[in-house]
Amino acid sequence: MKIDDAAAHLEALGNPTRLKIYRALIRAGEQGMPVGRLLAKLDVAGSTLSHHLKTLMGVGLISQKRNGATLVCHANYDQMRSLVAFLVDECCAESPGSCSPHTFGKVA
Amino acid sequence: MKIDDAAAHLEALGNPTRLKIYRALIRAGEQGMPVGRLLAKLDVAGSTLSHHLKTLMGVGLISQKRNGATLVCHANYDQMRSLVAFLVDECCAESPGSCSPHTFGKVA
DNA sequence: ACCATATTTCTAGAAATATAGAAATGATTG
DNA sequence: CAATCATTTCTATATTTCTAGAAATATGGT
Repeated sequence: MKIDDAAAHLEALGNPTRLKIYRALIRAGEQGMPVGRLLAKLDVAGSTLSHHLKTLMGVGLISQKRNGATLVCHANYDQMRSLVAFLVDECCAESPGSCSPHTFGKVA
Repeated sequence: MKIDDAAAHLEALGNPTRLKIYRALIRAGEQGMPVGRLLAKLDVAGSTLSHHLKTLMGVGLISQKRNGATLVCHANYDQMRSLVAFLVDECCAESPGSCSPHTFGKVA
C-alpha cells in the first residue's frame, strides 16, 4: 500500500463517529448492517451518518448493497488487512525485534 | 485501548506529512532522528513540522529528547503496538477466520 | 397513483486544521 | 556576552471538516 493511501485510510478511521461505524460493521460480519440500524446505534443525524458513510466508501473501507428499500453496509476486510499490514511493515522495517508477529496476535 | 483514543491515534497518523514523519521515526529505530533531519527529508516549513510533531506528541505516538542544541524525536513503539492490537481485535472480534494472526505476519 | 419508509443530497454555519512568515526561546561556541 | 544554530511559539490566512435541517430521491406496499 502506498503511503498516501494509508494516510487516507487512517484519516477516514480517525474520527470517533466513523470509527464507531466501522467497528459496528466489522463486528456485524459478512451479513453487514443496514444504515437504519447504524442510525439507531449511533446518536447522529441521518445526514451526518450519510456523510461519514460516504467518506468511508470513498477510501474503500466499506461498501453498500441495496436490499429492497434498505441499504446494507459491509466492512471491507481486505482493506483493513492491507492497512494493518502497512502499519506492521513500517513498524518492523528497521527494528524487527520490537514487533514480532505474535506480538499482534492477541486475537480472542 | 478505548475507542476514542484509537480514533485520536488514527487521526494523528491520518495526514500524509505526519505519517511520513512517523514512518521516518519508526525506521530510525531506537536512536531516533533530530528535528533538523526530518526538516531536510520532508518538504515543509519548520513551523509546520513543529506543529505536526506537537500533534504526534499530543497523542503519545512520539517523544522528544534534547541532545545539546538538537531535539531528537523517537517513535513510541508501544503505542503503535496498542493501536495495531486494537485494529486487529476489532477486525477479528466476530469473524475470526478472516484475519488470523499469521495474516498480519508478513514481517519479512 | 398515493403513501410510508429509508436514505441521500443540498445548503449553511461553526469549528478545526494546515500552512508558513516572523519573532522568540534554548543551547553551544568563540 | 555576542553570535549562531536549532527549534518552537505566535499570528494570520486559506481550506477543510463536522454537524444537522430541509428538501429530494428511491423503494415497496395498498
